[in-house]
Amino acid sequence: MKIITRFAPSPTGNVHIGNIRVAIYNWLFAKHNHGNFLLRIEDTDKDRSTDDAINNLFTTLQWLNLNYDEEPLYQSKQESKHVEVAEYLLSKGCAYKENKDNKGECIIFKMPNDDISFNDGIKGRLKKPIGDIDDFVLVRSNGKPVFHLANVVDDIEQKITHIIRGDDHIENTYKHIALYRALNADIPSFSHLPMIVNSQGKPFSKRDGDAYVSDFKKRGYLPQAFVNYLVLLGWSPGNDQEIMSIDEMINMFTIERCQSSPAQFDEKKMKWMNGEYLSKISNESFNKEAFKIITSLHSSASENLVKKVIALIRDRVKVFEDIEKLVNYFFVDNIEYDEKLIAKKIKKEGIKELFNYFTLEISKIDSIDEVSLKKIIDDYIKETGKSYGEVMIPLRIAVSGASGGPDLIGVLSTLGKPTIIERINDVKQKYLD
RNA sequence: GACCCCUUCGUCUAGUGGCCUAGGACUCCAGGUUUUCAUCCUGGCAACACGGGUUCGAGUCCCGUAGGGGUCGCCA
Repeated sequence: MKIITRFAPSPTGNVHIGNIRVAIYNWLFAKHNHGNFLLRIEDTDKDRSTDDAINNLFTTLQWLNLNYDEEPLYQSKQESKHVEVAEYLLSKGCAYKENKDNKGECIIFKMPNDDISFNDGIKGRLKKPIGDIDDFVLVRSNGKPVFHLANVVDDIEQKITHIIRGDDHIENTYKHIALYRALNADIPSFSHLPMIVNSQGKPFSKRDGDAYVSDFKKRGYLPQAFVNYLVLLGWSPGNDQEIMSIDEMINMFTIERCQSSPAQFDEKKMKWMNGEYLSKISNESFNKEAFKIITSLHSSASENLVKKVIALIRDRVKVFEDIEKLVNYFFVDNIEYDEKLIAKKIKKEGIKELFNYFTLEISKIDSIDEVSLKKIIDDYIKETGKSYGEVMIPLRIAVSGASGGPDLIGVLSTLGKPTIIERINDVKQKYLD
């Protein structure tokens, strides 16, 4: 039997990390079993479904390289089929018509007089006694089919063998199984994934603006890193391996190894993982992306300068969004100084002399290259007996405003003589006179 | 409220009755390397929710308690 899974989102907003993780697991499961992964767009709620959301869905799947087999099925196009099935159920005596709450006549499914149980791939045996689940609406009084009907009919039509979805669907599963039985269809295997929770341990809702896949894309996460992190949120291969290729994931992925308890999303770890992936991409692709970011931020910057800066920051970027802060002082005229830092490292004995010496020496040389820069600093150390830290930290703060950053000699030679002198003089004037 | 689900370091997890003095990773801290910063290396802190059983032996099985979560729509 060919294994078929599906991702069946309703396009009512941007794709959320919780949804996409479900998609990833379905995809991985299908690939692992040499099956098919189908996409079905459940757009029956016309009030809430939007084209933007559908586009966002396609963009997201494409970005993450989650390719699906066959053409996507739009549920709204299945409407007449769904109603037909409801009529069939009616004729079979499995459903009845009723005017509930005076809203007009709707078709209601009659829950059978049986206990219903199923073996969930993740939660184990789950059961409900007779009478625990109420009859439910199949077709609204306006003639539109309801989720349960549409979902089951389409799953049957698409021959879905394994349904992997969020555990908020557990209660629905009993209804769905009753429907499968009434329709005499093979019941697929169900697996219910726990949810992803936010840093407060609370469920991520679609309203959590910071959990959209598209936001992580915008901020410069790499798709492979994003998938790798997400796949580990609620699943593990059983050994200590964390960084893994898509092929390795496919090889190792099984439902049995999925966690049955909720997982907390931890951006620090995702960022670390992104850094691991980023350190492995080619200079060429890193430079291309970094160049794009910097030039869009500082449009008047010279190409040459941008390139130098990129080389300087290359290995301290964990996510592309880091670049903005990392490079700012290379491109703006006025940099800001942190008062605390100034008080701690600049307003001290000997700093003024250091600055005087440095600006004087630097003004004497023509070309400001790394060798001469290093010599100036070395000479000063020899003369005064100070440590490198005592010399380099104040200089760094004066020219960049920060206590940390790329190699100082590199920073200085990239900044250039006029800027260095100007910034040091500014600091002197502001804080040391 | 009813029904259901979940519970190992702060976080993600390994663990399927003896290999657990509970392992790995992220974070954090300390030391080393880097004459600055970052990287890197080494080390450290840190958990079986609680209470009862079952068993020669329990993180692992059973029951209960507590806490967290889900579902109870003519939404999906």
